This record gives sequence, C-alpha cells and structure tokens, in this order.
Amino acid sequence: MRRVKPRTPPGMRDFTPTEVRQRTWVIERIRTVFERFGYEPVETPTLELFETLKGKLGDEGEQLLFKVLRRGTALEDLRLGRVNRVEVTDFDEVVDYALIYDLTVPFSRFLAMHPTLPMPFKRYQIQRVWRGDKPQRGRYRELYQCDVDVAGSASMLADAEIIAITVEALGELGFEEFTTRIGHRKLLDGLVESAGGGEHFQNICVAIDKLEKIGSDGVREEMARRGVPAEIATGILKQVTQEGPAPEILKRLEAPLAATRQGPQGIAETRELLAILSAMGVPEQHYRLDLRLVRGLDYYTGPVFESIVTRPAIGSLTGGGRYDELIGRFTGQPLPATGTTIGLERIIDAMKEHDLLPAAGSTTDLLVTIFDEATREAALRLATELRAAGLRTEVLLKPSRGLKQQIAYASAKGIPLLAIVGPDELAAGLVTLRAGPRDQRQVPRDRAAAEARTFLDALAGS
RNA sequence: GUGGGCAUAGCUCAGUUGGUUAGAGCGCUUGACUGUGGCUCAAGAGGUCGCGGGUUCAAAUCCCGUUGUCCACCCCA
Repeated sequence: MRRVKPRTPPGMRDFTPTEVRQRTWVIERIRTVFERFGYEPVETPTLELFETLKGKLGDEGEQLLFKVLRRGTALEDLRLGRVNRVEVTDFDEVVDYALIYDLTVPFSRFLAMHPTLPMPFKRYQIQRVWRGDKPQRGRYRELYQCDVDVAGSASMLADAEIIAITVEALGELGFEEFTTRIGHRKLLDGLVESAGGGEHFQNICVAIDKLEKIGSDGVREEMARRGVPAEIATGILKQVTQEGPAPEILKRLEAPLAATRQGPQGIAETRELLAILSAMGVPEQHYRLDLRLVRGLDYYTGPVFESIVTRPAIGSLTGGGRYDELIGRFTGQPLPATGTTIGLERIIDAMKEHDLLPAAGSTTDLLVTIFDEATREAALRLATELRAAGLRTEVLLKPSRGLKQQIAYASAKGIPLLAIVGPDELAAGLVTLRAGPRDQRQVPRDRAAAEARTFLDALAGS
C-alpha cells in the first residue's frame, strides 16, 4: 500500500501533552481573570449558517471563511461521477455553513436568540476559530480565541472594564512590557469629516492603520493611490500624529470636530473612558490613547483597542472594540455591546519568546512499579488505593524486566514519584517512595497515600 | 494574490569541486543485564533523496518546471 506522508493541514498544528498542559495553564489563568470580573462562560457551535456570517466581516474576512459545501446539490453528482460538469449560478446554492471566523458574530447571534438574559450580560467564550489566511509567523488557520464581552450597556464603564481585564490578563500571564492602544471610531469619523474626506472614509482608515509601519510619507502615498486628495490626507495626518498627553490632544480636537456629526461624542466618550480607567487604577504605562488605531472589522462603532508587546514582532495580542449595531442586525432592535479578543496562539508565541511558560510538568503524580508476577497484585491494589486517595497514579501497562525500564518510563513522562513494592517491602509491610537516585524513603504500607502526598508537596515546594 | 528561503529515514538533521552500496542522533523492534544515577551493550526494520523533465560516462548534489512548506507584503489574534 502506498504510504501517506504524515502532515497536518496548512496552518493547523498538533499539540503534544506538554504543549496542551502549557496551553491549558494559560487558558486557566485567562479564565480566572474573566471570572474575577463576573463574566460567565458560553459556548456556540463550530459552524454557523453562512447567512449568519455573511456581510459582517468585511470583504477580506469573508474571503477567508472556510465554507462548507451544501449536501445534496448537483455537486454530489459530480463527486459520484454521475456528471462531469456542474453549473452554479448562485453561491448560496452550494454553500450553507461556514466555520466560525471569530466569536463576536456568533455571540451576537446568540444574544439575539436569548433575549431574557440578565442585562448587562457579561460573558466569556474560549473556543477555536478558523481563518483561511496564508499561514506565517503568529498567523494560523486554526486558533483559539478568548473573548470577553459586555452586551446591553452603552456606558464607557463597560469599555473601561474590558480594557482593565485585558491589562490584568496580560499581567497575570507575566508580561511586563505591553501597551493597549485605544482609539475611537467616532473620533476618526469626525476627523475625516472635518478634513472633508467623508466619502473616502474606508480608504483613509486603511491608510492610517498602516502609519506605524510605513510612516507619514507612506500613508500619504497610500492615500494618493486610493484617490484621496493630498490636502485632505495632510489635514488628517496632522491631527492623527499629534503628540502629548491625552487630555491635551482631546482639547485640541474640540474646535475642529465641533461641527462634525460624531466628533463631539467621540471626544466626550474618550474622556470618560480614560477617566474611568484612571479611577479603576489601571496602570498608566499599559494603555494609551492612539488616534491612529483603526482596526479592520466592519462592525466597530465606538472605542477600539488592541494590545501589543515590543517583542516579538507578531502583531497584536488582543483586539476588540464596541459594536453597537451588530446585534440589531439579527433582531432589528439595537443592543449595544463591547468586548475584546485575547489571541491564545500569539500569547503563547510571545510567552515562549519571554520564557514565561511553565516547566513541562506531568499529568501523573506517581508510578507504582510492578516488581514481578508475584508482587503484581499487591502493586495493583496499592495503585487503586492511591487513586482513591486522589493521587494521579499509574502502572506501566506492559511487561518489563526489572525496575530500570519502569524508572526510565517515569523519567521520560516526567512523573515525579515512584512507589516500589517488591518482595522486601511486602514482607516488611512497607512501600519505598522514590523521587530520585538519592531521594527515597520507606514508609509504612498503610500510610502510603499520606506520605506520598507530603513527599509530592515537598518536591513541588523545593 | 506578489516576492524570497527550504525540501534527504516516522522526527531533527549531516552529506566535500557531481564520483563506489546515502549517513548520524532520537524514536521503533528483538536480544543480553534477577531491586534503582533516568541506563548500557548487541542486532534489526525503516529511503522512488518532494514530484516531473533536462545536462552528464556519472546527479541527493547542476539547470528548468511543478507541488509542498516556512518567511516577508496585504489583512489579522
């Protein structure tokens, strides 16, 4: 038989036990922070109806969706070889579902279907999402996202809490040098309007978003290429690149934005948001106002945020914002909402770089060695008792000659403790507990579980 | 979609200006070692050198194409 070269789909990965333990550790820390603020867990399906996701992610996002072929169409005849050609005139005719692209759209659909939840509803959701991107550093096709969102509140209290959670979560994971950039769609809207570039809003946003990367001149070129008049580009760049403390920047924006539709509200909201963050005691080095922050997704309507670390250069670790109109697209009733995503894969990549991940560890506390046929029963009985006492206990599930192989197995698996019940121990009513070549003690058989536990605690403490 | 690097055993990789039968480590299988430093020792299985074509007396090695993968751009977590 022809062998299949083993490989995973592009951008999708296997995780070894050690990696899964590390990832679980990180997820649990993030979950702890979410729950510390009173957020509740929610889960939604892996697939959504294509119509649910359609028109919410922007052209770019929608292109990256993994779509699922509808069953029972003419395509099925093609698969079975009944026909060799199929004509498709309507996309929806052949696609009915898609793998979820983010957790925000599914959550919005969820809210629309569960109107009786206590409001404001604060939920967190940790699941896989899929994107048909071209994989590269920090970019995968299958990834975990950890979302926290508040629905049913238009108050900046909600946005501030989301930012506070972001900062606390990154701190909890051991990051020290990170910043959450805070922008505001209404400020941006006002700026563009005051510069007379209303009709170019999308193009201007795309260009401004690249400011960090390509610099002022680059943005000017980008705008020119996208048909934005030079004087408008210059006007916007001047506003967006101004330096100084946030209150002063906002003060300076007052006059130019006074006559715009969204500007004054953007200024007021941003001021309030910053005031709340300050009142909450969120460390100032971890957030800053950044008028340049745009963020690509279509559905943002208010404050937007993203967190970056200086090292490694893998883009943002978190990203989110307010989306007051998304849920209304399912119900017809507006329901304000805001939230953020913590990208697990990039968090892990960054933690690796900073050496913040916990040591390998083990899922097993101890291995009871099976000395020989005659003592096997005694070993199995001890293992059962240790398990009953709550210790994670295993025996080697294959015949082995002597202890060497069993010790080697325990070592390879990182099992910290060995319990040996050989003929000598059996005769004396003892068990040998062994943590290492020079670290072993004999304890009474009936105290094995308690002694093992103190031994393990001592090992963990040292 | 555009550009660049890489592709040799299940995994990580070595392989000299093109020159005999393509190697190592890890892992796997078998055997030796009758209660302990995470082994050691012996043997073994495992390869269309990504695929297709070309140059040459001779190609893992040089050339062209193709596919895969990684990196950068776009966008994003």
